[in-house]
Amino acid sequence: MNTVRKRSKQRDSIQRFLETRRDHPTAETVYHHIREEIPNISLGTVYRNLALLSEMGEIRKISTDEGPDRFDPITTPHDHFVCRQCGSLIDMEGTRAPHLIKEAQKGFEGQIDDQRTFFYGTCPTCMKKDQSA
Amino acid sequence: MNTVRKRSKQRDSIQRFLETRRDHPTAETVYHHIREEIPNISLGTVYRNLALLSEMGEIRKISTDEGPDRFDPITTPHDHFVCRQCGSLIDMEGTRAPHLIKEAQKGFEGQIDDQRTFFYGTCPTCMKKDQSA
DNA sequence: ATAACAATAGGAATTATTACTGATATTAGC
DNA sequence: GCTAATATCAGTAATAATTCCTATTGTTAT
Repeated sequence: MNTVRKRSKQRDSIQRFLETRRDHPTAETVYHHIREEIPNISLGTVYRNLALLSEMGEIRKISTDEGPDRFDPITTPHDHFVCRQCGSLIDMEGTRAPHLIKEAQKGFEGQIDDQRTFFYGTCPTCMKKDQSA
Repeated sequence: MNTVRKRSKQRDSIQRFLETRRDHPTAETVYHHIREEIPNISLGTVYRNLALLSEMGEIRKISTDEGPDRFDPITTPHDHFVCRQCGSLIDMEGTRAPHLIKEAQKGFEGQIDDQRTFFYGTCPTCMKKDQSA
């Protein structure tokens, strides 16, 4: 009954590709790059494996107000910044507040497992663009 | 060139409906309810007005890892809980950490305007379901 | 080696959202 | 109140994002 998770070169390739990136690609971006290595991979396989890897805790799915879902190979807790203008997603260092979960759990009837904090605004690149315009 | 924002009964109705709800409906849910009042309203109109109201700062769009976008009539800062099992979105009271933006802004080249924190886990209702199963 | 079955490709189907178009409704200025 | 200007609308088409289906292939335990 306990299903054994078999490896596949497609999933390995997706995971390896993600690890080379610091910019949190979308499924579409992953698809286009993996196709250089495995030309006949299908977009469905990419989506399924990104979901599987998330489930397995190997990567993280990140949904923001701007654009499609993105994927992050770094699973250690950290926050993100989202640019309202260009939609870029940037890792934030040293902003994590680990006590928030414990605080929130107090008096809450459900079970809290995870916390995600996003900062929204204008990224450095768009700031420069705005100034020169 | 400065466009004048005209009122419409459709937008008013959408805003009024949202204000009666504490459960952060999806565009689809809004659509179905507004149709009872304005039977020939189109889904496109609902989407457009939800986007307009968000832009105007009257409501908030909320994207989570689970399910479609949701809309919140309360624009004062507060956090949310997302159930991984049923996707329900719950307001969290007293969890806000207002200093986070200031902290994050330190040494960050961009401009931070907003902060969103989500807690993920199992909601009270699903906890009970799991126990009885 | 081979049986068992997880994972795949490819494409169809579904869901979520945006864009377009000609008609209608709102608002500012008279 | 009337009218001109134009934002908004309904309806629909189009696009984007994601999931589902089926026959086939690949991986692993024995």
